Amino acid sequence: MSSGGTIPPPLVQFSQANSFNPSALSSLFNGSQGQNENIFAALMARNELNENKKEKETSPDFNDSFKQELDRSSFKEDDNTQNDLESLEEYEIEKPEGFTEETSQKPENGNERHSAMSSSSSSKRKRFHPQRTLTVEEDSQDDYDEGPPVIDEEEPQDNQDSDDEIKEERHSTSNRSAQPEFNPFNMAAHLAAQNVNMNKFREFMEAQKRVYSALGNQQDNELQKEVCNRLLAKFSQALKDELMNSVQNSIEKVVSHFNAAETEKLLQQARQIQQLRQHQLEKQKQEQLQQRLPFNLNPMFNPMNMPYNQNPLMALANQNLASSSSGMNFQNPVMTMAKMNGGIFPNQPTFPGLNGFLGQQMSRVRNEDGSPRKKRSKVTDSVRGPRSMAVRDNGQSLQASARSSPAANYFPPTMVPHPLYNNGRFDGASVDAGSPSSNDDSEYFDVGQSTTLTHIHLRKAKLMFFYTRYPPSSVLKNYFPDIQFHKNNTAQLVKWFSNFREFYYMNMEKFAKQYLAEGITEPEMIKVNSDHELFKILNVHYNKNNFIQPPETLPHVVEVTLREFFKALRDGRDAEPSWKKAIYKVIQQYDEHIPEFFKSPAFMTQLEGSGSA
DNA sequence: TACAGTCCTG
DNA sequence: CAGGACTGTA
Repeated sequence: MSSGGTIPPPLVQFSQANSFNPSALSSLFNGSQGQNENIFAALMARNELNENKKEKETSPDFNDSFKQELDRSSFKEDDNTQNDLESLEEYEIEKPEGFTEETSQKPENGNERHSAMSSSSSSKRKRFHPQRTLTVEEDSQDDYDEGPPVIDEEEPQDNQDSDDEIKEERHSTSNRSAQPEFNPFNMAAHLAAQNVNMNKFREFMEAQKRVYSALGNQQDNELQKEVCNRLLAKFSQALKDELMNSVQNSIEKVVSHFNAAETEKLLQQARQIQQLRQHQLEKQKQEQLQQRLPFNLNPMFNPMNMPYNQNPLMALANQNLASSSSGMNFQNPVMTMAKMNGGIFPNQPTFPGLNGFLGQQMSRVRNEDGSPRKKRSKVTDSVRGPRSMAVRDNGQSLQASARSSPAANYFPPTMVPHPLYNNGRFDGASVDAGSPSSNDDSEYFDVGQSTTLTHIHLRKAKLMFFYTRYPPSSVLKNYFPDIQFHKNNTAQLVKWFSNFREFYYMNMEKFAKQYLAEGITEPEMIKVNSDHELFKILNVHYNKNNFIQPPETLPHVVEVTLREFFKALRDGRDAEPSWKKAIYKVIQQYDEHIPEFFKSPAFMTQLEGSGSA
């Protein structure tokens, strides 16, 4: 047997709550007064009928409509196995609406009701409407069809019916004559077991019985009837009210419970969704921020080692470089210079507080991907990629084998076990390996020294390159007071400058060749100022965002370098091995003292806050 | 041999 | 920018 349609939760609960034990009920009402009770019940039923004609009328309607409903929804009878009483009860509870809705249909067809009764209770629950209290008369098509208020106390059927009615009234449930074994009292008991005031009912029943018996002794049937009617009317009314109240309360309770639960569920879901959305929004926001201003992010406040995405400015710079380098439409330097009047440093030095108003140790970042790199990592990785911002942790350049080693805590044999190694705080390797980093914080916040070079340090080094192309390592160390140097990070810093030189000379050679290609014959024809294309390229590369104003001497140094390359190329010295070294020597002469403010922590701070690359 | 710097590559 | 091979020098 299919279980019919889905059952609305509240209804289910309700019907469940109303389930009862028929035997218990019968025990309650199984007095010796059985006959009297039956008669009395019949009286009440009649009375009820008289007083509420409409209700009587509706009962058959209901049955009919119910059946129709069943047919319509094509519900199958599902519960032959189920307790008929239960199904009946549920049906009764639900049906009230059926009355009002479909009264017009086949009002008298009581047979249909039977089939309906056997149908699944679940399907009927849909129709549950608490307003309805009386549904009794249904089973006795014969009895109530007449409708007249005549009371036949002697009719056994009536007794049954009346009993049913009583119970129904109490709980808006009804019995079915269709179920021979069904005991109407069971119904009542069931109802009583519910919220209905059973005691009251029983008392009333007792009183009624007494009255009835007394009346029975009298010969005046008329009087008897009258009294009974009155009593019955009162009783039924009271019962109705009681039932209505209790049923309504129950329904309200169930519904409110259900609503509350559902509402809570929905609210929770909504909250979850909202949280997810917010999370996503925040993520997006952060990503956008990172893309826009990767350098604005203070590494100190990036405990999560948030990956930095590609820096558009870097890309732009690279673009410029590429275009300039590839652009063979290099014009006459003189003309170019003439065209460029405007300064390329619209923004003046952005570190007014070089005197160190910030005073304290510059924040240092040690985010370090640190995890044994399989490939080399760069400082820029932190800027462009998921890697941390720190330059390589302690600069241990891992051997190829080491780099490919999956062991997170693997240290290459060449690595010097520097005592501060673990200070690569935030260094991925350290973290992953669970290596101790206990003194990290103290060093980080108190000593103010780190072993990790960050992209800030890189920017600073680039700016220093404007003053010196060949800084001794000793000088470098002095200009990075926040770094605790050891072999590896020193090598790293030196390597930076090596790379700087590489880029620097590469562009010199390129431009020199261009001059040569343009037919320039004398180095004196080459003039370089701050408007020169080459100078701009250099400025973009080493001084992004015009963080500082390039030294006055820089254009001259660039000019000298360019001329040296030009001369070498013009004279064909480039054929010789290591022909550049002579040039390097010359250029080294132009190194100058690096301003002291580079040592200031405030400078680093400004650099950090200067944002764009 | 050790070190510093360059060159090449990714 | 970093890794590594290579070269030159002491």
